[in-house]
Amino acid sequence: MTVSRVVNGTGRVSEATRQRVRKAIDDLGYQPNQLARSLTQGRTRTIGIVVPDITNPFFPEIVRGAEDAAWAAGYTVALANAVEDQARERAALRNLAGHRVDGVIVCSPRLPDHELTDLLAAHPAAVLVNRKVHGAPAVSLMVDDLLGAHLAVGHLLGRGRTRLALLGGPDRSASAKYRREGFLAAMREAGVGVNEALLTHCEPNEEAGYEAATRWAQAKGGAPFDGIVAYNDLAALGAVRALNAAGLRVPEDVAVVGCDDIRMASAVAPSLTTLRIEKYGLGRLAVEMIFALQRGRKPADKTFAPELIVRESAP
Amino acid sequence: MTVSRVVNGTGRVSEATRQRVRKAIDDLGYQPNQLARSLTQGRTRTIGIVVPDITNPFFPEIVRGAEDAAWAAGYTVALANAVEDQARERAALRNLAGHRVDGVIVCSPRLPDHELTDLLAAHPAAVLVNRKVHGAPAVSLMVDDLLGAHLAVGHLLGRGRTRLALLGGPDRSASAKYRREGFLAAMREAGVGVNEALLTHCEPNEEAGYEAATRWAQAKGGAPFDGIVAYNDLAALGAVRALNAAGLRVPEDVAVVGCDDIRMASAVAPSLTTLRIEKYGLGRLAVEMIFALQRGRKPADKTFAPELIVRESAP
DNA sequence: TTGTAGGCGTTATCAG
DNA sequence: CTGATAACGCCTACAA
Repeated sequence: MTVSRVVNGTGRVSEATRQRVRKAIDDLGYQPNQLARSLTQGRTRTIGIVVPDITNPFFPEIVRGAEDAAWAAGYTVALANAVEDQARERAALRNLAGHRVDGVIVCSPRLPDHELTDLLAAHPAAVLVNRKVHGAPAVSLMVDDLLGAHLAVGHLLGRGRTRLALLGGPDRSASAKYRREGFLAAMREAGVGVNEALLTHCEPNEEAGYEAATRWAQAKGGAPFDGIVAYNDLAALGAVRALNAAGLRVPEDVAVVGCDDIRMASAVAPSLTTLRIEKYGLGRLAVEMIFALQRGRKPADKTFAPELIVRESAP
Repeated sequence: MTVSRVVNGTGRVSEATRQRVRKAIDDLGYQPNQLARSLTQGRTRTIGIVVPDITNPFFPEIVRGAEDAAWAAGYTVALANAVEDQARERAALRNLAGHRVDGVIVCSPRLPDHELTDLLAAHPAAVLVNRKVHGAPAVSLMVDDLLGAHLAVGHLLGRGRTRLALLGGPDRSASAKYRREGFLAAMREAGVGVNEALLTHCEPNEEAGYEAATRWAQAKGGAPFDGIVAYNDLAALGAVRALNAAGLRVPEDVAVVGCDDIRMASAVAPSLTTLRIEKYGLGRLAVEMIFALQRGRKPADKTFAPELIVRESAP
């Protein structure tokens, strides 16, 4: 008990014994066992983060923001990659619950609503990034996908591009759904027709973007499109490469708008017009919301407004 | 006890009670407490990973490789960002020890040898990436920095570039030191003189690369250099941008070689000549070595040979 | 100021 | 086949 008091700086301990304890701790290399501590206190000071894929440059910044905020409060982060896979996402959430994390941050979950609701219920606090689940015991941090889609479509239409293609995200992604809706709404509002053949789903990576754009470019009759709105920057990059490979110039023949503003977006040629999202701040806020939930408060959902960054791919 | 036996599938339990237990588990939403389990078993099935900065694209692939391997074995990963900061690296290592992780993987540690040795001693198993510490209780996974430097320098010299600059890494980084030695050795072996003013340290990011290259480019008397060997691709990218801003063309006026072959390297313009390192496999192997250490084996250190990828920045 | 008892949730071990 | 007991390392609550 006396050691416990010295280590935690709680209660009264005479200076003499305090010294003795300190010395013993040094001599023995004693490290308090956080497991035992957690077991009695009922909290682990650990926050779980689930991401679809840490090698997607969108997520490291979120994770970094979260880790910095967690660290500042003396918390540790447990990371899980869902690998864009429902089964693994489910297992990750269960696993974290077994480890009794004090809260989970789930980025872009792919699980259906009801299942997500159940899984989150096993956690003392939960924050959803890029997903809103009605009735789920979680706070949501959203990106305004509708606005984003309107910004992208509006920009392209304003530049005289009217035959627009949508390189949508994974069909189980919520943000992919919202952005698709935004895309269609913006087109409708502008009174511009949509070519169904130019709406597609794809995984959020370069390869998938390449393949999808290649299919379009190779459709007979030349390019029936002069603009692409992509789900994320990786897919956009793949599309640009595919267009170039097919002999189409970006932006002269086809303008491309990405999303996320990953670092690569400004470094590639042509540099990518994209929607910027404040990833680091989003990660920080997610952790702060976990803390708020711990204190019994239920913070309101927050929506981040994307900002259109105009670069060479769609000037 | 019976529940324990059912959950773990150990010992003999009658089919009838097994059913009853299963049902109760479902009804109650029971989740075994891993903390308690770890406390009795003396192992957490968790592996700690410390990286300097997860937003540096070099590390997510390593982390992903490690996580995949850990996951396959039923292990969880705890991530810590050292933020290129010794104090935080130290604290992270201690923190993970407090959490009784079964092993740590420390990527590119910046702490001095003796301190690292002490810190690692507190862990049941440790793998060092990009660092060899004599006498430390850890297996090292190295990149052959000497070879890498020779490849880079050899390539540039072979193309007739002789006034080479070294954009070295952080002065506390071990690989930065090895690469610097390799650079000097390669130059010496080729009988080419080195301009001391063209050797510098910099943080492993784009901004630092930009600043360093700007200083060189603005040195009076025009460009006294026609080639740059950079610590990593981020720094190389910054250098390319700086050179362009200073009115120098890459590769015509100055050729640039990076290191790591991050995805961005092939996407930027000019695309980056660089040294490829098998990051994902390295991460996987690190975890496998932790497992080997757990079984009481001490695997030999392994060195990964970088591969020169020739692209536009130094054709 | 210091120490004792009890319990957190699990498993190893031994008894029925 | 099933259950009782003790222990893992720590902290809360209550003595001394």
